[in-house]
Amino acid sequence: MLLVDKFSSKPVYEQLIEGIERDILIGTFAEGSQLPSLRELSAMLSVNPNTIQKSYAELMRRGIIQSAHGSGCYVAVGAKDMLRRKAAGRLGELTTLVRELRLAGVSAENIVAVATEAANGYNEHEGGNTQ
Amino acid sequence: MLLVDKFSSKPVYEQLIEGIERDILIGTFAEGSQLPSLRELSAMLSVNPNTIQKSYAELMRRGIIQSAHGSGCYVAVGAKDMLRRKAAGRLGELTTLVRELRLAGVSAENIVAVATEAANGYNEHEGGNTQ
DNA sequence: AAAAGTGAACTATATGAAATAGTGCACTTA
DNA sequence: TAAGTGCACTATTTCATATAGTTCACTTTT
Repeated sequence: MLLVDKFSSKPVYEQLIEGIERDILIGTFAEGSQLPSLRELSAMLSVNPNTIQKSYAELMRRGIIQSAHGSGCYVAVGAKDMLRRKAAGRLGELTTLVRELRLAGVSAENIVAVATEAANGYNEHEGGNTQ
Repeated sequence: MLLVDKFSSKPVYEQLIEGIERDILIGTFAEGSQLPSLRELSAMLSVNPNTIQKSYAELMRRGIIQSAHGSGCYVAVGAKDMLRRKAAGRLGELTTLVRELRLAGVSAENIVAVATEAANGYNEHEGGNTQ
């Protein structure tokens, strides 16, 4: 579900981008399907239409969605693959985070345990905390 | 080494906080030792003294450093442990990131492999403090 | 005692990002 | 034709960030 946290330090338009990309990945927004219109989403989330448009424009720039003037905005074919490839590149973030944790004294065993559980048990929505 | 990226999206005062905390963790700033003075660090980094002070004030609020009026600012005793405990709490970030990667189609095996390599590729600087 | 250095508290100002508000236009669909 | 769509504007407000400069009380050094 697309939600916006007004008090987040992250700008609303960024939250929208991430939320839409996530909904595309999990299938809430199927490829080729139409996204909510600017005015509709604006009303749904109580966010200014210009802010919605800023998010849509960025998603279009990235090739995630396509706009048809007068018709609406649609999830681009291939968007899912694009997002997956982008995520694969985020493995570097994983390396960075793990190194920071190691630097702070968290044991390698602990880190690997947490990562393994999160990787294998991602279907369950609440995970245990392995100390 | 304490550095500041003027063009980073992260505010300078936040970069300073993270940099100082990191230097405390790796031992560049030992517990009880004196930090550079406001004016000295200001000159070193070409950053306004007020910005330096903002960082120092936040670090003092967190209990990481202590200030002695007229004398200087010093790394608090126990700062290292405090930072380590804080880092241990960041294991939740690891879980979040791993789940996002899984969601995006990265295999569990790949994730665990990267995490394991990053975790073991770093030598412990100190005795194992597993929190 | 004097000088220099220290943290700290002010005020003022400038800048940029973010968000809102409102209007208008070209286009498509029903 | 009417309604809905994306899109391009302008203007304004708000807030965080950063800089600039001053002053004061304190400590340390000389």
